[in-house]
Amino acid sequence: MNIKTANQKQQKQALIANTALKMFAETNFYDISINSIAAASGVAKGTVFNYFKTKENIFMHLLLVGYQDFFTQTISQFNENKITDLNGLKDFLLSNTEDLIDNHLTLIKLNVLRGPILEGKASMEETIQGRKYLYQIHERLATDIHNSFAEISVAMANKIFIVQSSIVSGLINLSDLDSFNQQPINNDLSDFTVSIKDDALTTFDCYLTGLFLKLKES
Amino acid sequence: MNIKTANQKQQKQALIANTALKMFAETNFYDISINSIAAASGVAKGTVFNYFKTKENIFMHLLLVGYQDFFTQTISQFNENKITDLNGLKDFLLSNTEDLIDNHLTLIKLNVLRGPILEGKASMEETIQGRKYLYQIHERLATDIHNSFAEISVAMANKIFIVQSSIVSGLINLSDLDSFNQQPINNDLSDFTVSIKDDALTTFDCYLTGLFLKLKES
Amino acid sequence: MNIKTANQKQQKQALIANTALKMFAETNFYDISINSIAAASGVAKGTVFNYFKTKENIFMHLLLVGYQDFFTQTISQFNENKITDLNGLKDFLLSNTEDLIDNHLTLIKLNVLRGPILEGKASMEETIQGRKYLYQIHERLATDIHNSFAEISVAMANKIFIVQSSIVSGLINLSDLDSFNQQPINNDLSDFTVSIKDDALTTFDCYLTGLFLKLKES
Amino acid sequence: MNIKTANQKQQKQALIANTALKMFAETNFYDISINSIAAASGVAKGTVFNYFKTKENIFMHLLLVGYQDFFTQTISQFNENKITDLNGLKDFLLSNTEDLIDNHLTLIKLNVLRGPILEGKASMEETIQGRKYLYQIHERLATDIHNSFAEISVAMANKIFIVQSSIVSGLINLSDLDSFNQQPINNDLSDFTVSIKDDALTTFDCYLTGLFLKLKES
DNA sequence: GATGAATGAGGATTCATTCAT
DNA sequence: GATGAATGAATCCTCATTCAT
Repeated sequence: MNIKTANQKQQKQALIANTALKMFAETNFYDISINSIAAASGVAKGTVFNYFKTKENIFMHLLLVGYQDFFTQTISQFNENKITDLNGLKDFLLSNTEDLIDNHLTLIKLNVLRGPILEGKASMEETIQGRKYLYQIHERLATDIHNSFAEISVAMANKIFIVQSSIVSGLINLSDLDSFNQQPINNDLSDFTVSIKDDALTTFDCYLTGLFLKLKES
Repeated sequence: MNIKTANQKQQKQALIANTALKMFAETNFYDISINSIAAASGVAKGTVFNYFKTKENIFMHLLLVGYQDFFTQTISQFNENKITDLNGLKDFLLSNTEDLIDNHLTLIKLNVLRGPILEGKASMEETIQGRKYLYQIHERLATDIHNSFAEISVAMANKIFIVQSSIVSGLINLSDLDSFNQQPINNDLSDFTVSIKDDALTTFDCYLTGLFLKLKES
Repeated sequence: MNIKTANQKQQKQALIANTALKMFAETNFYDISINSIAAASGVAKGTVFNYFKTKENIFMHLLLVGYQDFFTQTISQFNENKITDLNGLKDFLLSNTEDLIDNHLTLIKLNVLRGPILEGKASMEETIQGRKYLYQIHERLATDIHNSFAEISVAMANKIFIVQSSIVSGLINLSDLDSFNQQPINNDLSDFTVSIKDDALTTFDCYLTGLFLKLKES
Repeated sequence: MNIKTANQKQQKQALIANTALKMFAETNFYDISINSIAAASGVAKGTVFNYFKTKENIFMHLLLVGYQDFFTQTISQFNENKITDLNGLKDFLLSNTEDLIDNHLTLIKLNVLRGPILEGKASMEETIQGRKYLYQIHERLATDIHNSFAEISVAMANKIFIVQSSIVSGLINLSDLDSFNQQPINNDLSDFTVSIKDDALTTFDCYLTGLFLKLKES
């Protein structure tokens, strides 16, 4: 049969997108060619363009769907956990951050591309639609938190996750200061060695501590 | 005179580099061509290559020299200020961050390029030399802080500035979530509006508050 | 049809390669641009690179395939001719040389590029594979000669053809001594006028005469 | 004193030219830049152009002067040797060839450039003048040989040296068939291993044997 | 829907040559 | 005569995208 069901279509699209995601984990956007994505996916170059109008659309899609999934999962986990105090919330947010770093680091890296690179050539209509859906999920997560913690406004809850991503994203950019092109610089540079996970958790912890302190004081 | 003094040569190099920096404030690295840098600098394409071996070297140079200048200036300001308590230190660091954002934002944006893009083609020798010099300055700043605040180790002082850059860098990546390609999305997205300066200062403030709190507790 | 058969692909590859070969008959390697090859072939620049990874690969391909064809044809001709004595062999080799000069002169000229220019950028794997195949053919020709003339070892037969190419190649390099950039120098320079064909045949004839004489003596 | 004597000028010209010659012994013409010649000579780039109008002129100069010297020396050696018979002449020519290979191989390599590369951009006037002078020397050598061996015409004597260069030049082009870009190919390729000196001497020997045999027969 | 051949704009980089000092 | 900064033409090669089959 030549007419694929919607499901089959989605599967091939997902195959291509996930291949691109894996490649992006190890390679720079500009060093990933449509050719290599097609080859690694086991499809023809033209097929890639059947599923994504442009190269940028692939990565915009990954960014949107990835974050949608991540926050959907975060909502579930938050609601399962029946957290009652701010300390519990902080623990939850830190463990959520650990999950983000362990399992969705490329998602964070995609953020760097979004504004300066992807938006220039990604489909505006699709992107905005995807982004609105993402914001709905994000807003729902924030609302759930607000419903459990009246002192945390929805806006503040949203901002907490923006800061979460920012810290991880920023530390990625500042990592590898003690090496050049993967080759370690011989000097002792322990003061400039960034461990993304340790440093992100510590930084986010301090941030939340300070934030909740101010909350109580006001 | 065709035999330029070292100073004259440095001036022309600075002219080219600064032109590139201005362009980078508004344009993506891959959308800046050597051609356009040359044209904007008012020199021939070949002249650019007389001063920088590769395109990547231009931006690596900007990154290193920019940070060297920023931290040198920070050292002066710190020592002028005769800060005596942690609150004063926090104020100093926040005002320093404001300066960073107001006057050196492209510097932070350059960090994104460093690992994945610049190091692949920048001169390793020059870069490592420049980086070692930068680390010396950084370390000196950290030491000066440690000398004034015994409870802040040199390592911690260094880390504070890494976190400072990370937060600003990360928020840049997360900014403009309420628009697409500079065009605002019509919905009300105030919860997803990032003000780099406000959010960076708030985030860094909370972080420092939490950090200094832990410091006192321990 | 957009899925070309292997044969169709070979034809287009041959079209590009043969265009390059014709250009090389009249122009120096460095004055032949990919642009001009594409234009002369009636295809786009990118198409040339679809068939050959580098400019050097085009000419390496021509060299290998050209010699493979020439020696394959030489084998056929040798076996058709039922040569019985050394004089007959000499006549055969001289007539073979005439054919080489009349119909495959650019092949000889390509030898100059091989070591110093082509090998630096041509695909090593493809080249070695092509060269091994060429050597097999060459060896087969030498073996056939040895089978007819026990006194001529396989090694010697191989060397005869290397000398054949060398003499023609060398005389090409020494030709046009009586002109400058195709413009004749007015003096009488008949002593320095090289006729590639006449001189190559005479030289090869003398060489073979001397070689076979030594053969009989030993 | 700012006005250099003719001798001083010649010395600097010779310095630049000889540096270029040494570089050409190991590097392809197109991989030798004026910049590198200037640097290796210890002079400025502009100075090179004070002594040679174009890059091609440098190598044309080397070719002409090199051959002038070689044949001048050959004349002396011939006249010192008082050769009386053809066997003695053959020995002289072979020993002369050995000298050519051992001490002037780059001269032979320059021949390859002459027609296709140098003449296009070398000064015609200078070249023709240099070439006429070279032909006079060449002719004198041929005449001296003819005066000792009446059966060898001046034209034939001239041709012998053209063939000498051709054989060496051709074998250079055919050498290194058993390696790729200086890396040996692992197969046993002894039949395709060219020893420039051995093979050139053998080939030239056979050629002379055959030539002198025909001479006697006629 | 899948394919992959063809396209050609675009970019980094090289280098001989000029010429003001 | 020496210098070396400036020039810009020229070249190879990449790669997203199109589209006929």
